[in-house]
Amino acid sequence: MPKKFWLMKCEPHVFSLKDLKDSPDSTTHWDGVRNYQARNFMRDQMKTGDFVLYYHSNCDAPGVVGVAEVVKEAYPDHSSWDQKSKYFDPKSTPENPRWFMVDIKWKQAFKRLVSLHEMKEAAELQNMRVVQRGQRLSVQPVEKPDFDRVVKMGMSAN
DNA sequence: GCCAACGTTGGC
DNA sequence: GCCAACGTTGGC
Repeated sequence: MPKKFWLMKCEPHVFSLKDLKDSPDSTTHWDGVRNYQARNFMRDQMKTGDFVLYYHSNCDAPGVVGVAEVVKEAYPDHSSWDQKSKYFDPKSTPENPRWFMVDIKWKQAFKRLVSLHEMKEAAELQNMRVVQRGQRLSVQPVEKPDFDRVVKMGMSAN
């Protein structure tokens, strides 16, 4: 099974790439996904060893800031049956979980932000979902050439 | 804070 | 199963 590539969004004031790096073992469980399409990608297609573009959304400078790696494949998101969690969903139970999460680990921080604006300007990145109008999926697949290019941009001087 | 785009809910 | 109402996302 070849390695796959993803883009995952998070608001940096909720959980930034640095927060991931500073977590125990630089690893976290990606809880709180409450969208079926995003869930299906995580549950059905994400495999250990897949790479993730870490994207900061809903902030002053939206864009990709680094790379993470999937270190644990999908398992039930226990926050969905925790009544105290803001992600609580009464329709999800331990016996019949509705929502799933994966674990990801910090891999690399870019030297610089690869901004959404810059990706929209880049002719060769136009098939990335994140640059397309109205695309709100918080977990989305990325083609390898696009992944490689974004990493190259992030690790270059400008 | 605005609002376009999109997903979900629920009445019928 | 349709679709209006509502909620959320996320760029700007």
